[in-house]
Amino acid sequence: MGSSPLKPPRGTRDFYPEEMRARSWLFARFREVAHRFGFEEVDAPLVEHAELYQRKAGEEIVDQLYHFELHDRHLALRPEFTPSLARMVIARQGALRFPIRWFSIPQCWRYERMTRGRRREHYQWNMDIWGEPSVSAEAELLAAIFTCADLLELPRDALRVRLNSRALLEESLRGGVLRDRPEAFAPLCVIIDKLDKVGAASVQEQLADAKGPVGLSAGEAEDVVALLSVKDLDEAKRLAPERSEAMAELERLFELLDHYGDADRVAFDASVVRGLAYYTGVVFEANDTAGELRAICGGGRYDRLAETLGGKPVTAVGFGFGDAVIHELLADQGKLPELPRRLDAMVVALDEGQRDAAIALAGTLRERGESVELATGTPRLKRALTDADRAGAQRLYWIGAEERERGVARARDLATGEESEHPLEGESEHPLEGESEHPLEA
RNA sequence: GCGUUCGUAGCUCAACGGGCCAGAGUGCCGCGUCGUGACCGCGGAGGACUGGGUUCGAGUCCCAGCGAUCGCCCCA
Repeated sequence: MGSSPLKPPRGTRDFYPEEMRARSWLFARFREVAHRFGFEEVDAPLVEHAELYQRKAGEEIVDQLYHFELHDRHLALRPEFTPSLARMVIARQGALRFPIRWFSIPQCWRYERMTRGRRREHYQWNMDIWGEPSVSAEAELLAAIFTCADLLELPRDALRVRLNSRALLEESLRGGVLRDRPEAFAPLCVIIDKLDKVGAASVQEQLADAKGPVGLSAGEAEDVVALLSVKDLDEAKRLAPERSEAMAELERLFELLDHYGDADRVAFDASVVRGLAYYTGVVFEANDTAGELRAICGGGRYDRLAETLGGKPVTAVGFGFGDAVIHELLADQGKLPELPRRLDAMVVALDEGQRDAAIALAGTLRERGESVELATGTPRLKRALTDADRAGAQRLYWIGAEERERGVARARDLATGEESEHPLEGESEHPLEGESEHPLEA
């Protein structure tokens, strides 16, 4: 017994007009922020070669790949957008003028079991800057996230970013535990990303697992976990190596955030490392301040992904911002707007003989850029008024035999009930241009 | 992957400890004079997740599948 083909597959959503309006509303805000920050929109195939995602650091995102074999090809639905983006950048590496700033809102997939608010598919707004090595890029991205929060009218304290630097962690470990095994750093990060989920003891155990990818001594594992509890930049500085480059960058980033006016919305937190293997530098995530929801967005610097995938080295930094968690937060905060259907006008022919005039009228209104539903049937006036009302139309124009004879359409303002007559084009010496209430768009 | 609870009209929910026409609100359609919507009144259509089992008889009990839910777990 399979699942009914009439139901959407597990973990997927249908978007009826109501939901689609909410989604479009959210995406419009994403696009508005991207526009304000000068980012260009890109997209890539939903299906990629599975090999694009095959990294060996034990990431969940790779374990949960939605993949399949077809005609000897091993394909996967994209679980995230960054590898596709890297592929696109690499393909035109010689021709692109860096730095480039690109955004996208891809639908991403992962094949995993369901729990509350977790589906197998989501849309993830991505903003990335390629070819800018300095933390001025991180600052732009973080400012964009806050601009989005503001544009969504979230209270200023509703969303907080916690931020860290993998480079700082790597510097601290380079002298010791990772001296001979730098390749163990990525899996180490993947393991410690689980700290607040599985607890310190479990993380230590995994780090010290002799058969695991990291294989620290018990003492080293304990030291690493101790480092993660630092939540203060000054304390981190005391623990950091002297003349730490990563620390200097972090300090610079906080300075820049202060100039953006966003320093109060960001806090250092050494336990933030993110679960993706390719991050190399600054990493961050945004959460609701109440701490009730999962991460709203996350990102960081991934300066070596291009070369890992076979391109020339290019630095990069970006974030992903999913549609699900922010939706929950907006709902909790009462910030999801009512989004009824809207039409400027509905036009009806009361009998089939008036359709030509109705088509002409609708055409004129549409040329002005108005949103016009031309009724495809010939409803009775009563029905037409109800339909226009339900459709959120501002006005209903109707043409019946009476109107046709006089060369006019009758119009009713649905809100005020005011009625007026409008000459039909080609049937009167006074075409529609005489109207003043619907000026042409500039 | 494991465990919880659950699956009744499009939606939100009732009732019945197996048996007579399974109800309500909302939504949808129609009518309230055939050319004037929203409010109101009246009427109508529409349902037991799927499959199997037990039984004289099952929406109600049992099993499986599918789906949801909460928790574990985990990520975005």
